[in-house]
Amino acid sequence: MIDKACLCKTIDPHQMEKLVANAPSETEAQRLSDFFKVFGDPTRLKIIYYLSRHELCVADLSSLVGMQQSAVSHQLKVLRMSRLVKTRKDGVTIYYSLDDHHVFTLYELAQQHLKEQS
Amino acid sequence: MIDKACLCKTIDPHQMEKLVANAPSETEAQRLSDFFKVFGDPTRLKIIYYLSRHELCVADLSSLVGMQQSAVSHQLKVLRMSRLVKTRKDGVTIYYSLDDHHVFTLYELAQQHLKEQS
DNA sequence: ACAATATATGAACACATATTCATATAAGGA
DNA sequence: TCCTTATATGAATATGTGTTCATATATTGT
Repeated sequence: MIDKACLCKTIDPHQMEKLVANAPSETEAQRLSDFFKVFGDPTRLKIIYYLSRHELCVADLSSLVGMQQSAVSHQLKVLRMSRLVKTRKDGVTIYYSLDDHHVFTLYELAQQHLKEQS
Repeated sequence: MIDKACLCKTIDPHQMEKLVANAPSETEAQRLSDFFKVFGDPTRLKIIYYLSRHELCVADLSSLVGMQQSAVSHQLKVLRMSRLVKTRKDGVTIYYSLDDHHVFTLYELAQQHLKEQS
């Protein structure tokens, strides 16, 4: 793998070894990208925003993001599976809230990034 | 929009107004998700990792991530268009490097997140 | 001018993803 | 028990995305 590199003159073989040694493994890269993928949809981002401010039931989220209940349910499943949200049941109503302190940090970092480059 | 909400008893109309007022607009949500989408691919993440350590030419990146030169070029275009990388030309060789201080921060935050929940 | 090399690009294809519609499940009240 | 309401789920569909193959562009050396 390394031997095929064009050896760009700006990097020596020893540095190259180090790069490869610390590189994310295939599964690690897959996991990381799967995590980011969750944030890569406007509807989910809106849901994340709302949940970052207040726990909400599905029906409320549905009207807030302006999308059918079914669509929101499907997206909440994605958020649940990536453990970004948690649920609380009260009778027939299910309240969702954020279940991770990193989530909103990431959201804000990205926001800041976009602000800076505009 | 708000009036259709089921008024979940845990949130009053006044709070609801505030939520909506501060919510990301349609275009803002779109921009944010587009940004995150860039990170949502293992190949691009690997490229980002390598570039976070050292500037590299396309051929090196190609062999490092174990993917055809064409595929890497296509992904580099995505990274260029989202202004995450910059280029330096030396003859016929083009060196890529990261062009944003937020990028690796995001990468590391996500890494930390995955570590914590495992 | 020509050959060789590095990178970029367009078309094609396979695969993933978001939404909708219809319907299932589950809980509460009459 | 039956009806109503909140949420979840499966199938279908349309759209988006990543990779490959073939080829174009551009630069250097002969």
